[in-house]
Amino acid sequence: MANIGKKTKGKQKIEIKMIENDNDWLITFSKRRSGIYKKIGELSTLCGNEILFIIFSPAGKPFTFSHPTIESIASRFLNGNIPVIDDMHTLIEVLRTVQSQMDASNETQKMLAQQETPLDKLNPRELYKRYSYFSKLLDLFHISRSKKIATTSSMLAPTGLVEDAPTNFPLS
Amino acid sequence: MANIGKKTKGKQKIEIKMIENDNDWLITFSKRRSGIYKKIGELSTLCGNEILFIIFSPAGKPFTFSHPTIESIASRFLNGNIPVIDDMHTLIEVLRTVQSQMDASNETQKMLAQQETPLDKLNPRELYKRYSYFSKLLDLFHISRSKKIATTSSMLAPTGLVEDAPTNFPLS
DNA sequence: AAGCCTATCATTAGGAC
DNA sequence: AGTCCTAATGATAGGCT
Repeated sequence: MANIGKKTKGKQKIEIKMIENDNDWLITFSKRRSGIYKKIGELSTLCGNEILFIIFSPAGKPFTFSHPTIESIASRFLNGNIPVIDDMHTLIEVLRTVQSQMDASNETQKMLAQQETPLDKLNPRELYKRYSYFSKLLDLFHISRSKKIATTSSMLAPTGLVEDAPTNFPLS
Repeated sequence: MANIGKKTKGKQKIEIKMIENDNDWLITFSKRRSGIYKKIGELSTLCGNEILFIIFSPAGKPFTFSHPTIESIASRFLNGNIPVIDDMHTLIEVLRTVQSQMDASNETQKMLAQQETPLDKLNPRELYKRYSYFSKLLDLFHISRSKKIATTSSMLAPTGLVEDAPTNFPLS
């Protein structure tokens, strides 16, 4: 007779702080991530926006969700509509900026700091070498390792765990 | 006497489809974008994730929101935790993949298609030329043109319109 | 771990400022 | 373009399978 009436407790108010319990953590992560995917899809449809959403697990594994496909968003960058970086000067500016923004304790910056030659004096081969550090950013768009889930949405994990990644996102 | 009772209509059910009315469009875009920012911030706090959210207006202007700062996320890429692209072979693979993913009607692809030389046979200078197309993607991380709004959140527009961009995001 | 259930909390459409 | 209001829809915590 203790539990007459209500079948469940229903949604309870929770405090927004780090969830310590591993089981609760995973459930919350999964449920809320799905909720955000849904909201992104709705906003994209309602307002015609292109949206890219990237979430990193604490271990550093990135999950990407986009609406419409990540390919079309990458393509927007590759085709224009965005100020183009198409000359050496601008590229150098980008490299210098990233360099200056990096944390002082950052190992990469230390490495770059040892090199005194101004960036714009480097030959292409040397520039390529520098570029290789920066290229890690491109992993975001490492499409070759991803699996396209649907025409209008995609969810990617770049380390091969994508095989059974569900999309959880019924789009019309 | 026609409108006794209810003061407002309250939230009405709407169909998820493109909003044609300009005024409604802006209101919905603004409200729902804020809602998504809030949800992203909550998920990040609850689960300790790093999150990057990029939304493009139909005109192509990108707005970025991240939790924590976009700098820390970029730094994660620059420091490791993610498989590193640090050799020419991997870079070539990325370029080839992007090339193959591009839309067949895409002007950039046409340009690349005219070039028969296999990518891995190119010298560094030639490779750099190809890379310059791809580098447009890096504009996403064009940190120098952005303005940091707060310690734990940032909202950026790369074209200088960031000056009065509100953050709308009360984080504790 | 993916999915259902349901009571409750959270978001938001429509309107006014 | 933000903010308040209200009522209604929508999201989800906790539980179960």
